[in-house]
Amino acid sequence: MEKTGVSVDTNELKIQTEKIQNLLQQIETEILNMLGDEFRDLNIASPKQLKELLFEKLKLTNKKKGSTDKEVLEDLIDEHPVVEKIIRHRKLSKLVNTYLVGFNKYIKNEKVHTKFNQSLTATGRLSSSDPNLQNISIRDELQRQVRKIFVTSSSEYSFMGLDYSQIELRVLAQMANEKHMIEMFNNDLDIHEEAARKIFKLSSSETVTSDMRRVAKVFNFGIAYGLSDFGLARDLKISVAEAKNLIKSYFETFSDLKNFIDQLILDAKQINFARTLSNRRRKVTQLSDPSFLIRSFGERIAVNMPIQGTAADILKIAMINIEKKLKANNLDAKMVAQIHDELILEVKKTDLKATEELVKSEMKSALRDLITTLNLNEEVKVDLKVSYSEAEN
DNA sequence: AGCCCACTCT
DNA sequence: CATGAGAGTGGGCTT
Repeated sequence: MEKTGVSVDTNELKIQTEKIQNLLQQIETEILNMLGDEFRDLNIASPKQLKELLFEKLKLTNKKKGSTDKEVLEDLIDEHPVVEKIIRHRKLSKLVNTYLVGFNKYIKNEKVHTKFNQSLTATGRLSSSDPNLQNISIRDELQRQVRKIFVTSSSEYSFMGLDYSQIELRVLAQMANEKHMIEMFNNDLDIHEEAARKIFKLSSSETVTSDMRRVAKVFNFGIAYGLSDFGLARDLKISVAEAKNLIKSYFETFSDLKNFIDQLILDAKQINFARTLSNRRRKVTQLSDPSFLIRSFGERIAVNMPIQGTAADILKIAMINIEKKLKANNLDAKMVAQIHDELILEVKKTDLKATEELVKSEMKSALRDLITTLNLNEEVKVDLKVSYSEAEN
């Protein structure tokens, strides 16, 4: 993947750079005009100066000891019209500096060749640097446009993206042997909706509201991170008491999950390591620390590392098998990037269909292959699901 | 050079 | 070190 690289449309890069730079310039002028002459030397990119402006000069509400991060600013939008513009300025300057101008230094012969660091993360994931191709913007429509600068090497090729759906939650269901969750996955149900149905104790005829589904989704994501009542309350903007009740209800619903998580922490305490299904290990030293905060952090590591790490192991197995089979089948297709639960390949258009089937099949069977290759005493309980997409950039 | 803060992704 | 996990980069600022 490093050697193959990804082609860059340098003309598109130039056009987008100029466009965003103009927008940025415009907002900067608006901000300075709004504030008047006293602030003509203000550097909006300086958190220190911004803190002084917002909390000392403009006397806005200072709730998080001077922090000016997005969350704080969003709470202050109604207090002063400049706040909204500062948020926009931040977004655009990140976009232009990191994802547009920042790329130029990595382009060699119209391509970027990222590094995929293979022995760096604590869990077994890869990381990507110089440039990082695993954190290219996608959420916001304007920001996701930067993805257009990455193109195939000729019009005879397409990109193919294959994503595991809910890989970490499926891994958790597998490892915990959580019967309700396994059943939902294996019947291809909407996991957030079904979780909501159970948390809020609805009958099969009652409708899950979008609010209920949103709450369940936060749970399903947070559970692999060792979510706390405190964090959940903050996320959902509810009281800690309400959060406590929802957590209780969630674990009553998925009782095997609770047992499994407790067991992970006990195991880690005994051997001072957290480990994946395939026995990749991470030393955990915080579990007997006298500080509650540090101990809690150790517990979250003990829970998250086996889940995140097993998911990473599964994709690695898939990648090894895909590489072999693409060659064996003489397909004109190359992996170009891995983004934790997703592979991107550049594929000759005439080989698209065959490659899709091959890659999908290898990704789906990777858990089974991991178990049999390593002779693990484990059976496959949960199906893996893979979604597919195709594009010119 | 190195830390901090802010932003980006799964 | 830290009040859900794992990462990387850029600008400001201090040393």
